[in-house]
Amino acid sequence: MSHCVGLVTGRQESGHPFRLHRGYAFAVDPDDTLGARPEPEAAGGLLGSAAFRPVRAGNAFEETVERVLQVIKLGLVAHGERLPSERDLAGRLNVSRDTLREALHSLQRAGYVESRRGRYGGTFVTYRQPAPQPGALRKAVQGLGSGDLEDALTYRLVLETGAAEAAARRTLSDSQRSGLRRHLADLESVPADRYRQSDTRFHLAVAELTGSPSLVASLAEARLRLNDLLDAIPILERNIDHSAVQHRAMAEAILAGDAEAARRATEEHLEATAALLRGFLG
Amino acid sequence: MSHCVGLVTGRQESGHPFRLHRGYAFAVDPDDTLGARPEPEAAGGLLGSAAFRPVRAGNAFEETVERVLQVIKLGLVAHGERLPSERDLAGRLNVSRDTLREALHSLQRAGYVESRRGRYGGTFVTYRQPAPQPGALRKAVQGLGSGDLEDALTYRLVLETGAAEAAARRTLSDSQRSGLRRHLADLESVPADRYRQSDTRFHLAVAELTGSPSLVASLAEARLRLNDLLDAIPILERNIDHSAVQHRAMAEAILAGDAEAARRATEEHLEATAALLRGFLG
DNA sequence: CCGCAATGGACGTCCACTCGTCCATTGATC
DNA sequence: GATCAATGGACGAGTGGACGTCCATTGCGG
Repeated sequence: MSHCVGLVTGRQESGHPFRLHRGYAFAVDPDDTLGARPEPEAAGGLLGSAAFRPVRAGNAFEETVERVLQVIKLGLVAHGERLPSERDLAGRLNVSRDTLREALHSLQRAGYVESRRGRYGGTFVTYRQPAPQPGALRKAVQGLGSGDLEDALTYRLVLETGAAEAAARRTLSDSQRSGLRRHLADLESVPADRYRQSDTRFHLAVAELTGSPSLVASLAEARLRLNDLLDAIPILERNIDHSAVQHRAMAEAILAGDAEAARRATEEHLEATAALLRGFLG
Repeated sequence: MSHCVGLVTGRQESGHPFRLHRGYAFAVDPDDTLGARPEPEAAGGLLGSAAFRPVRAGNAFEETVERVLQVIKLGLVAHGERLPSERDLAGRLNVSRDTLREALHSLQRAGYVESRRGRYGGTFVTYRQPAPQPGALRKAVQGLGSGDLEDALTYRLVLETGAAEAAARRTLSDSQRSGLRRHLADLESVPADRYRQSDTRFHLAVAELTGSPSLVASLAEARLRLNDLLDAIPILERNIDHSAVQHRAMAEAILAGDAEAARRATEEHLEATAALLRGFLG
């Protein structure tokens, strides 16, 4: 797939409903006190698909392309910046260097990165976030199942509000405090075409303050799943102004250690986006 | 682990885009003086390790063993119950049947499962949760880094409270409501040696009510990471009674649609466990 | 100017994993 | 008792990915 770089919209849960015809049951418990246990077919439903979800989403190459692409699209490594060296990056991603190189070549062909040899060389990001096309949003939203959208929105809401609250509860070091302020300032001064990147960095910075790597990783993943949608939303001055107020409220609540306020501010902040996206579902 | 402080010269609008002296964008800096501008070291620190986290944790065999073992230890498929057929399960986990079989054989040798051939045969769980050994908890906790424990506890708190709140906000169907009540009743009647399983099922059932598969999956993962620790905690009557009150409060708040109360009840519920585990860190 | 060090580039080898296919076993059903 | 469908069991061929090693390029340091 030469154009593997397209939006591989993440997980495609193959929803196998369990076939429950007759004796087939996950409940062949001899001492089963019929009915006492809530779900003899314990592993059915959502629970089953979560428990037995795929061990790996695709082949190493695809997943590697996806990962690097996401980092680029999230703006974690922005235009002109350099990715870690192939050896380093391959180690971090836990894939062979060959596989990583294939992925990078693929991204290079697609125009996302560029490699230069020699010491102080490396692989540099050439991608710039394109201006959103009219109609792109509707298409992007409809490309997702409505279930997927709700899933992503719920997931994100839980993680973001939880992160904000947890961050507010921590006692922050001076450098952490000033770091957060700097992110906030950056958010308020960045040109519109880089707004989304700064926004992402701000939110991830909040998650980082919790000190929980798992939380950061999950939040990054949640954002990634909405990223294509968010990219399709035209950045309006009004939205930015509106967001700015909320971002400030979040930051101040976190710095003040007011968990409740941090949660509320975050929730309001996300609600606007969520409402907008849901509007394209009808 | 290397942290990084990129020395990429700020934002370049044009001309000589990237001038990087020893422009390693991903250097090593444990303290990560986030002091600098938010951008250059964008992918450093937690953020970098989250963004470039391993694409795959290990080989397919290991991950498969791990996955199935977790399902068993969580009690999602309890003693005497049957796992999905090899063909089915391999498909769900997205590994070859051979790999799955190897994993199952490995589990069989370890005494977790048992396979029977023929129609209506299958692979059955033979594992029973052992009674906790005195001193096991301290060892288990210390086996984890203190950072790991905090990470897991924070992650779990965020997900569980968020799930409870989100569940309370949904309008639930009759079957969902009665399902939750059944879980609650089960929790209050189950013998002590099955308490943890019922507890897990109850909490996952709450997550299921949110309708967000991602949330269920993450919560399952979060619980898994604490599972060995929880297993090492002796189940005391007093704890069960205490938990029962909180479980009931959670369920009632969710059924009543009271998001705030659901969150609070969940938080209190988890706090007890968290405090206990933290006590073993000194 | 030279040499060094760190980078991307390339290749041969080996093994884990997959895929397809067939066999062996079992118990419900007729 | 015979049949049949679904299950675990096994094997050979094909391949994707990992590993080690080497080469080519580049710019900084001496």
